[in-house]
Amino acid sequence: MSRSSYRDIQDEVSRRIQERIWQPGEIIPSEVELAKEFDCARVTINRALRALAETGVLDRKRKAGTRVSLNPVRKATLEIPVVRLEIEARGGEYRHGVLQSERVVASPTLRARMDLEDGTEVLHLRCLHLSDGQPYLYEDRWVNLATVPEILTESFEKISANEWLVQNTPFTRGDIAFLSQEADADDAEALGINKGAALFIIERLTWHLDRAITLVRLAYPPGYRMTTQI
Amino acid sequence: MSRSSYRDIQDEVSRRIQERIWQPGEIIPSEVELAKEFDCARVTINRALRALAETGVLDRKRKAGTRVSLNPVRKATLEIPVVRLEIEARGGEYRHGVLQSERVVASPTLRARMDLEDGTEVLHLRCLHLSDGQPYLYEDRWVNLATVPEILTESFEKISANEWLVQNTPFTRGDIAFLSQEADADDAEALGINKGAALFIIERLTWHLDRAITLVRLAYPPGYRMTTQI
DNA sequence: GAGTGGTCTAGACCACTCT
DNA sequence: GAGTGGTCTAGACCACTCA
Repeated sequence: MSRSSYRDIQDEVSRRIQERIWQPGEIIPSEVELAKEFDCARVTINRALRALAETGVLDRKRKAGTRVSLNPVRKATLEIPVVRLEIEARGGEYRHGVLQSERVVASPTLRARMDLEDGTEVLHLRCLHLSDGQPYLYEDRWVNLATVPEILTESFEKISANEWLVQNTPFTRGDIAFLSQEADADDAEALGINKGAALFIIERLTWHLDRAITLVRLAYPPGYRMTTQI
Repeated sequence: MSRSSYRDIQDEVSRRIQERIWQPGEIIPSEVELAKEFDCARVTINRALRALAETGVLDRKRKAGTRVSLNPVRKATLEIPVVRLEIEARGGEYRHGVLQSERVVASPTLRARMDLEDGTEVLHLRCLHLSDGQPYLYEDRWVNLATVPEILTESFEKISANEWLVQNTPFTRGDIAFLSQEADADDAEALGINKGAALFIIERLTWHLDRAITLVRLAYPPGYRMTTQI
């Protein structure tokens, strides 16, 4: 085989794994050997194998060598865009409305969740995002005013809290959960659906270093599908 | 700054983005300039920036240069393990039972979904996965017998269909969807919950080249949270 | 046309970990 | 101790795309 790019090598290695030429659990040739076979620099092999290891089909260890994964962990990468862009990408016209915007002292539950000190104030926002005038997403958000006081100056008439935070508040870490919940009275009213309907929920808690920025619960009405490819 | 590794550079660039030293939308110095600043090879800068671009915080274009993303797409990577390992990782004792295993001709709906020819046979499996004896996940699966006839020889007493397929049927591509659904009578009976409860559903369709391998619907009872970090 | 990122090479040293 | 992957370097050419 003549000079190969790392993509060619990636494809060829993938093929050998898929066709069981290299069995699950088996050690594949070392980088040096593969470099000889493909007549390329070792770094090129390294890049190809490293990329495959990142996707989970190879396990690599120094000295031990590179193995075909026994239980390839299937990794699905979900892209979580700004709501406005998500709607516009689907061809909908975006609008949003603020249902509530209230400055309150954090409840004990919220304090525990966001690791806040006693008496910390938060901004409680409830927003509805619409696509072509139809409810698309109901957002219930708490923003830590100890870390993001500037948010009080924003009315969210032009830009949603979602987007404002993405653009103005860099974060270092985020915990995210996907789950199902039955719609409560609030959800039902906001989204214009029946109480008890099965909602798709995304909960996200973002941090800047050790300090919580915002906790948000996004509720999508029945029928919403979050999709991706493996 | 003296000789740096690509990780140091990654961290430093991240810091400059987080601290708004480099503003969203702004073009950052070119690889050549950064290589001078950090006193390292350009490849090292390239690797650091490429990794950051993969996470979505940078946008790179030839000639145009590298910009700090205006709307960093937050990418959440979900790891989808074999059910047994997921349960065992949580400290549960895994068991599974086959509720149904039936060879049938694919319905028109299924044919459309899996792009099957008229008259194609499929194996319809319904399984329940248990953690410490409690229903954990209800699996409803169709396997294309035109691509995976060997599956008929397997009884799934020792190993679940899930695990058998992962280990025996390499795939090239998978479509995956996450959604919510109300439990129907079947779901309710299998999982021992009330009809109408909000289920967390994963639908996955896997392909080998152009041929469908299996379509599966995984139903998790209320309370299940799929979590990850950003 | 020119400047940027994309990639490759050949060689080197290091870090880990297996035996 | 030895073999593997991890990473870095200096230089090179290419591909894209902006002006």
